[in-house]
Amino acid sequence: MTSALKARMERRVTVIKALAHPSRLAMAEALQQGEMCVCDLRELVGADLSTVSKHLTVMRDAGLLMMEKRGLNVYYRLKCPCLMSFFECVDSLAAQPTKRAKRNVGAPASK
Amino acid sequence: MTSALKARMERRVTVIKALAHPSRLAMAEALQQGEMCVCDLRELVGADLSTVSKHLTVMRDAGLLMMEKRGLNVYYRLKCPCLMSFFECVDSLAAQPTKRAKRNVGAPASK
DNA sequence: ACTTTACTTGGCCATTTCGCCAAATAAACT
DNA sequence: AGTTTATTTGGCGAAATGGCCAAGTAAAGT
Repeated sequence: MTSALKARMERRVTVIKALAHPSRLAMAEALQQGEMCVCDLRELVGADLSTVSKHLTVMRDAGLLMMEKRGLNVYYRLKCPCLMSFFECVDSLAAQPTKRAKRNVGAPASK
Repeated sequence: MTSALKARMERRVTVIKALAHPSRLAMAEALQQGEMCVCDLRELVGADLSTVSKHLTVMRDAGLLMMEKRGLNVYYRLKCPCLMSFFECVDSLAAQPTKRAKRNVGAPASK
């Protein structure tokens, strides 16, 4: 892999990784409706506030989100509306049953 | 997060994670031109053959790729053409300078 | 100045991911 | 049957990621 290609891929990966987590993805989707403050997002994903904050930092660092502090609250919003078509693509792939079942893993009924 | 939302996010994440690596991303992009065998892909990313094979398994398990064995070679191809618009979206985000520099990380000039 | 509310940061441990090596499989050739 | 070529699988250590707790910051209220 040439270093130019590699560098381009790494920049992309930063963005993609920022979406590669259920809580982050749920937040990104919710933010398509408009800005939300951290406590609202915390309620959405139901995790510890510090965890949510770190997830938001990951997405912000990747250039996905903008933040703005107003009063005591911090509001986050999407930087790019193009996520919609991206999710459609991902969903069309996610809809299909995957080819091979994960080996030596039973149904994770609990979590 | 309701369990329905969570399940939907997890299915998406499987697909997204499959793209969240420089080598896998480079291979996915290359495969937009048409099918390639593992040894070609190995040359593209310049990693150990076993490593490449495992990356391909990840993408196949996620439903991104199809495989077909012909003779001694195994050919992989994309299952979905919609990746193109996805990459455009990602690139438009990747192009912007990220908000905050990664702390305590120098330029990884070597690797 | 002190408290409260909203959020971020640091630290630590558990889990996952990555990459190499060695070994296994599988088709084609001799 | 034995060898070569192409690829997958198992295993293991190293690095990255995720989540909780505790501590820090910062605006607003008293």
